[in-house]
Amino acid sequence: MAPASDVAVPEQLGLRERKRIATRQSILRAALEVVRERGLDNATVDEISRVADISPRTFFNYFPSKEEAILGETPSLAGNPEVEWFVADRGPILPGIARVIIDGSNRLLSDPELLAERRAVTKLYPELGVRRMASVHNFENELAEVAGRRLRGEFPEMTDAEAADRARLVALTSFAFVRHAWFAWIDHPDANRSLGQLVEEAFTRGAELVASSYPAQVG
Amino acid sequence: MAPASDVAVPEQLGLRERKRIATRQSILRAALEVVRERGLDNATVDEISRVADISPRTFFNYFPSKEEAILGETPSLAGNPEVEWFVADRGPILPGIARVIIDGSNRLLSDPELLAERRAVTKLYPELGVRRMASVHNFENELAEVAGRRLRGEFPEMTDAEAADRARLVALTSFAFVRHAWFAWIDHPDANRSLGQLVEEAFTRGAELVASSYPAQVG
DNA sequence: GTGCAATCTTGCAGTGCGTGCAATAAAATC
DNA sequence: GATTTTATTGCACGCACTGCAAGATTGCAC
Repeated sequence: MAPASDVAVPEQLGLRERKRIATRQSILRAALEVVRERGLDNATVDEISRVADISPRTFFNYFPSKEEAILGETPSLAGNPEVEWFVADRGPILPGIARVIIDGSNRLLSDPELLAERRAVTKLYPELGVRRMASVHNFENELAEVAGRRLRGEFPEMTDAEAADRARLVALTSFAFVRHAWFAWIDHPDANRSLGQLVEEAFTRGAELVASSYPAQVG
Repeated sequence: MAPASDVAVPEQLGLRERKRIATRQSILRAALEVVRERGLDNATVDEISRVADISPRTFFNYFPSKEEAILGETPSLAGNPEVEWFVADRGPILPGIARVIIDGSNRLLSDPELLAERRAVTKLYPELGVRRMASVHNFENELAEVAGRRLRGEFPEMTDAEAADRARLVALTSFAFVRHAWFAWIDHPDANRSLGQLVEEAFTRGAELVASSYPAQVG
């Protein structure tokens, strides 16, 4: 029995690949549907698999955990073309990294319908967002790695430890602003402002906050 | 059979309470011991319970999860006297909240031996730190709540939504700096610098970073 | 110290996530 | 159409964690 035959899938890709994409999509939809209609507590892998019309074992061939299926793939910097620009750039580092992130977040459009539903679900079950932190931690490491590469290029006199330390500060600070944008996005489903714009705002507002607390002490 | 009869416990507390404390301590030690000697993968609840000389079921009477036993209780602002000062204070908000956190972290001394071992274990198994993020998320919420109270007092003209939004920005930013301090503490077991001092440093270095990226734009 | 109430410990049975493995089914390749 | 590659599935595990009820301990009053 072909799972999720109602899902539109690009042609020209070979039956196997098309089915894989369809199945994946089917699981993603099933996961959200089950959470929405039966609540997070009843959203077991068995139940999601039943709705997606696959075996529970197959579920784990597609997603490493239940959360991933509900919340979708973890954001990543991989394949982001802005990254190399950022590493070579010599402008202020925080706005630079903001640009990388904004670029990535705009690329995240995938399926607006799923996205909207995920937002609703995350708002309804905040623990999902918390659990997600764990997976998003990889993203934080990517940020740190990229920032480290840039810092070592920009300041060759820095020791590796210094660069790594500062890179982490950059990554953590940026990540905090991204999280602020994310929360704002969850809380106010304002179609007028994209996640990218919210990230932009978060960086400038964060900077204002810090500046108002620690007046001008540039080294 | 009395579990962990080798653990020193304050007198004058009633047998029941003394035993409870001893058992708790015994589990905390057993958890670290098992992780240290058999590795995180083999650190099952059953094994920890065996070493602590209690039943696996009792384990969960003391700790809600394995992580809590390994990493110890989650930090909290509850009962921190600095909090009320902070809420009433009208100085720069970030240094204020830094002070609250530093005060709390200094209070965290509990058992230096366990602390040192936890640091080693966390360094050896970074996934523990990641998992911990979930529990520490409560701390973040406490920060936001406290910051919200202060902001509503300081700026009565703010709407609740504005105050909550800004409070979250404060909490997330502060939390980022705390995490930086935490990572530094894990990485460099430098007895000369306490966690409190590292937090202090993280805040000023974070402020410098932001200032260097967003030159003077105080509102 | 005896008896009663409160509290702790424990075993048991059960739920759910996640994994390795090997058999089967289906698609790709020739 | 036969062969190779890859996907699906069932099965058997291990492990975290929970509710429940029985039994053991402790606290307390007298």
